[in-house]
Amino acid sequence: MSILLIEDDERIVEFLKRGLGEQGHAVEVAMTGSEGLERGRQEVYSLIILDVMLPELDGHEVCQELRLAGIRTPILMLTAMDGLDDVITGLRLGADDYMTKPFSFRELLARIEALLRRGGDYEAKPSVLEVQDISFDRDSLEVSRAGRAIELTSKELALLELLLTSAGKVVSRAQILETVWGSSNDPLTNIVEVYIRRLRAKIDDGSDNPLITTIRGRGYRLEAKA
Amino acid sequence: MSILLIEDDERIVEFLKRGLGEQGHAVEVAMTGSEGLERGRQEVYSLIILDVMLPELDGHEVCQELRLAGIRTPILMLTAMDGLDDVITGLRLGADDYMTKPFSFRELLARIEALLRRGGDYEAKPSVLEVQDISFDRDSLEVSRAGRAIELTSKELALLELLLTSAGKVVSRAQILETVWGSSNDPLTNIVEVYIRRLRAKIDDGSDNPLITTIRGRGYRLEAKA
DNA sequence: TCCGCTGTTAATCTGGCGTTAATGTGCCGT
DNA sequence: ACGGCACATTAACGCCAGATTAACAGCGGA
Repeated sequence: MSILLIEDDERIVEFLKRGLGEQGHAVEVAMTGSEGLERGRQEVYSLIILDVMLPELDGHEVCQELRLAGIRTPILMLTAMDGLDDVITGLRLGADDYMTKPFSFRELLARIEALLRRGGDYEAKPSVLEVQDISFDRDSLEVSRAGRAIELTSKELALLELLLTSAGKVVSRAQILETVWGSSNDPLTNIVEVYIRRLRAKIDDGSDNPLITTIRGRGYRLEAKA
Repeated sequence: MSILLIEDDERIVEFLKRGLGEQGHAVEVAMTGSEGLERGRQEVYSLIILDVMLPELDGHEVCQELRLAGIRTPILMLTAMDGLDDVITGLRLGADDYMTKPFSFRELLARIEALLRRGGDYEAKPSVLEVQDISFDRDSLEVSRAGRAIELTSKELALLELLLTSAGKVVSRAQILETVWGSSNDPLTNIVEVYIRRLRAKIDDGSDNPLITTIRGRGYRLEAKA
């Protein structure tokens, strides 16, 4: 799930980038209102976290502009004061939820989950994904194939999770980039192919039933049935 | 059964004091969040009823602080709006149940009885946590591994307790920070790593079966099974 | 006052990440 | 059928974020 974070406070940015990263989310950051607005209009995100106090263009305006541009991505506003005014204004302008700073990370996570679920991006997530003889536990982050444990890195996990949740469907390179890396800023990157390779090496190598199929010119597919 | 009621609305206070009194419960009242927190930390109650909207310190914070202080008394939250978010937040922060206002007294009683009953239940809040060959007694605060007693400091205990209660699951640095240290969102602190190290030194050093595993980029996991 | 707990700083180590580039393979038009 | 080209596979490499660890200073309690 790629998230756009529009926030100018370095500390909060660093904190959230790391914290959300550890939850498996790809986070992109915009440090000014106008930059955030531009990004939000150009790219597709699953969620936008938006600070109210911003240089250049304040959060309310960004929110309003995004909605005017037809962007319906869930927006979670961060407001410094706990005055109700901010909240009301925000909700009127099209924000979906708000949090007052300082906030608890757990609470933030809970709200993010709620918003993503509401967005219909994912239906209630089962904690363990199983396709064919492969299984992936979202809590323990353990992966196994045919009962044998497999060690995966964080990025490999994110990629596998995406493929598993869209098992049987073709996933385009662009979708993968967006979901796992959260950015399409470099069009000539090879990173997707490289990670497909690494996943295959750990999952398919030495097996007579490869799970990951290449659909030339379209993307990749994880086979749902043998 | 003594109950602590943390609520600022006079009407509700009077209503509950009388109603619960008639059921044979002793009710103590705190009208602000900070007063409630203090009482909750000092006295032992069978149940805490906690309003979310409070002066000085809001209910979520009180709840979190109480849990941080090691108080495991069942907490019933009262929330004004019926938004799911509040509920999710509350439960994540350690509340045991919630009710949305306005509520029926009958229903409140039912839930109170349920919570009190569960309070004496072992599986709800076991006082001894055991995972593999490690055991932690929440009452005596004694820890042992493979029968050998281990001396831990209070922070080490808090960290271990968190890991034990989420045994088998990956716990992110942010979650650890928030649960053990409160929400200090200082991105450059190293304290989690340091305490993981200290815990490992006392628990895993010299063992051929390390319990604490690092999941690079995601967090740490205490292994539930060998 | 001394001791132990706490959290910061900083040096070091490790392995994951993304780039590059060489090689391989299928698809297209002629 | 064949060549050319775009797309895909794979290995190798340097960088650096993230993890480990030791050392230190502040603080509070005995």
